[in-house]
Amino acid sequence: MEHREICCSSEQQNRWMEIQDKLKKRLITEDEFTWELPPSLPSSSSHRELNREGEKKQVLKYVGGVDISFLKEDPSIACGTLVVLELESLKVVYDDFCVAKLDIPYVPGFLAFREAPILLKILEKMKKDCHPFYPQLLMVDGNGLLHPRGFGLACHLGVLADLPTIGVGKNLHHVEGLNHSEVRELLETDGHKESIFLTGNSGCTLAVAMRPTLCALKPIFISIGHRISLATALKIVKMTCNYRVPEPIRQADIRSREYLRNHPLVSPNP
DNA sequence: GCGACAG
DNA sequence: ATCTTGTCGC
Repeated sequence: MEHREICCSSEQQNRWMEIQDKLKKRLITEDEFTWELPPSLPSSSSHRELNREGEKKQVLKYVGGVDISFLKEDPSIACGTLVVLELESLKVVYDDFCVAKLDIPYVPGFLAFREAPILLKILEKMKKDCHPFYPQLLMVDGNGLLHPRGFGLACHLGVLADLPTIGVGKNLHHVEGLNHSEVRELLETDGHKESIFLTGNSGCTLAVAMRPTLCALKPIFISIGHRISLATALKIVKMTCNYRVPEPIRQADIRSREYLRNHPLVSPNP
């Protein structure tokens, strides 16, 4: 076979952009889910909303997190990981893994084409089994709306899995003029702020930069994935932050690495 | 033209 | 993403 550009040619990127534009038409950027947030204060009286059938709405209980780790010896070997945590206790109640060879490289702005397929596979397996802990919400290691075309991995996964998703970035993706020094200045205005809204050149609010713990100087970047508002996403992230990285993503990250350590030399799916 | 660029 | 030592603090 000749040495042709198969992975990240401009033609490939154009095709990827068309897919992103097409999927983006299905994106929902406001709260649209069947559950509700748990009461912030343990209130004695329950005033939960009723759904159309006059029943109590379900409360958000099972929060998923996804991440992928790679084999240092062969960076094309990936371990996709899904964890589900019980929101109240932040304990892991489910995890699953999938080791595979990824042929698509990481290209900034097109992370989903590399990582979404393996993650969708793990999600679909759990859904097919009608597992009782199937997540009501998914936190994604990567951005959502904070993306050159407003459709990062969290949006991509949310639309394809039809799940509410929140994007959590550990580094800033420089889009719409946003840059690290600007974020740092904003956070340090008026003493030190816990979080700030990030607005791009277009005037749209794209994300929130927040420091979940007092000691962490470096912020995380929260953006909308699918079927959720930024305000709600922020509340949920705050509920799950034992450390700088929210627990669902942190656990997915930890367990993903651990899985690769403990399962050496297994031949991945061809 | 040059640099920047989630994971 | 991954490679890496020590170091500071509870």
